[in-house]
Amino acid sequence: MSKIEDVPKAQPVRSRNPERTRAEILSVAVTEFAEHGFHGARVERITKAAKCNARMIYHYFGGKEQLYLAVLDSVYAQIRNREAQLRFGTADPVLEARRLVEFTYDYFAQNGDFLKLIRNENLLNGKYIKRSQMIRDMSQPFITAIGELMERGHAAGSFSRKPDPVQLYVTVVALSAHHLNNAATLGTVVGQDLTDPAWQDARRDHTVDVVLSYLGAGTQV
Amino acid sequence: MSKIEDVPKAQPVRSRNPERTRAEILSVAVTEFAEHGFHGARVERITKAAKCNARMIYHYFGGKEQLYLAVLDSVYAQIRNREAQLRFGTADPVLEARRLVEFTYDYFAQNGDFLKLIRNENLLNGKYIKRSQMIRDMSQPFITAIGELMERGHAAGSFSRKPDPVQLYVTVVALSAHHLNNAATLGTVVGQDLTDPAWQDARRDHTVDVVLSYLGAGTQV
DNA sequence: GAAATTAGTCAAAAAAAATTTACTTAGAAT
DNA sequence: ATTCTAAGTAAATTTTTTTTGACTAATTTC
Repeated sequence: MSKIEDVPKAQPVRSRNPERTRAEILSVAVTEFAEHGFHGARVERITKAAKCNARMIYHYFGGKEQLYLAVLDSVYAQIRNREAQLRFGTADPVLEARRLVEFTYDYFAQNGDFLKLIRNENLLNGKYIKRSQMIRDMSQPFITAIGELMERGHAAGSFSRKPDPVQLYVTVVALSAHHLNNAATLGTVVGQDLTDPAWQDARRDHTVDVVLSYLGAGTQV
Repeated sequence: MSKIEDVPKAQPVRSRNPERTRAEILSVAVTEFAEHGFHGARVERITKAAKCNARMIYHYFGGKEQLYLAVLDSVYAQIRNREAQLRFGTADPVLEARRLVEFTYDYFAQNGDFLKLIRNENLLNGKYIKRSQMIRDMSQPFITAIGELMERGHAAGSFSRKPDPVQLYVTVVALSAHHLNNAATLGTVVGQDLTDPAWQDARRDHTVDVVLSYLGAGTQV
């Protein structure tokens, strides 16, 4: 009679596909790190969601830390590419300023993982972003473009002020992001559901109003 | 000859003091949870900083989770108490609005742990804040007071708008908090040190300008 | 001043996570 | 067709972190 140990286990026999597996791990990791932060993220959850073996994370990325770094690079590359498409041309400066605000607001609203990853990276005091020269370089052009828009709008008399581009950028980002970053606590505190689409639409209008009225651009009546 | 085991260990013999020990653990835990978030916080680091034994955390609080909850309650209670002192009286509405902005900005700037804890709590999707009825109740009065100020300022002709108090509150908080919450990533991206006191002073002026000009209150020339 | 209580110590156990070892085999390369 | 590389699996093992059990003694209470 044959021994039990001789019977080979019925293995699922997964077909091989390096690109797919690597991409799947990265994509799942974006969500896991966004949702739980670096320390809260679990290697095991990633493998389950990516339907692969934990060994693969070490095979493709080297470890949890390196995987996190890959995630960070990937989401920053994505937003900077989108920003680069948004050229402030020669149209009415007020309209261009409105585009700037609406683009930023909408990108954050539609790409939830981005802000969540940033939030966690700041919890870690920027430990990993500081290592990425790429992220640093990619961001300069956008600030510069805002500066030029401010100059032009002021020179043309469309804006009554000419604010520091960095301050304006921080303000646009703050108004577009804070309610998303803090939906849970702010929502509890003010007794409203900040994740409600209607609420967010109202927030969008308000954000545009605040920025344009600050620029002295006189919004719609 | 006497056996080595018979020699009693030289024990440091710490004097007892329940209040002090409990308060010390809580105070140290505020910093630890603020700095590392719930998952990043280490029980061991807390005990070292509080110069006590890990057993004491379980003795006084029950566990890591309950300690975190105690921390959250404590920092919210503190800010709400400060807000309550800030009564918007009958003075010029523009001045009162300025006080509102400056109070919020300064509180965040001076109480770094508060925003850091909030940031982490939002990472956890408000898991713990939702359990605290106290925090919910304490926050309503401040929003109400802002609403009254908006009414009064508009009626008196000091403000050209009468914004939704919640939107205005979120805006003031966003402008005061975002650069602190995201100092690491924003600083890297814009190539400036947002923790620099001079930078933060400029930010304070900018924040006041943005809010007052939005209210149509006409700032200093 | 004896008994009861509980603050505090020590060291180990339990639990939770990350990482690695050892092996198998699909598919590319020759 | 055969060989070789690396994609993939399974099962420990190591490492890290939280939690508990058993004991000691300082202070309070009666």
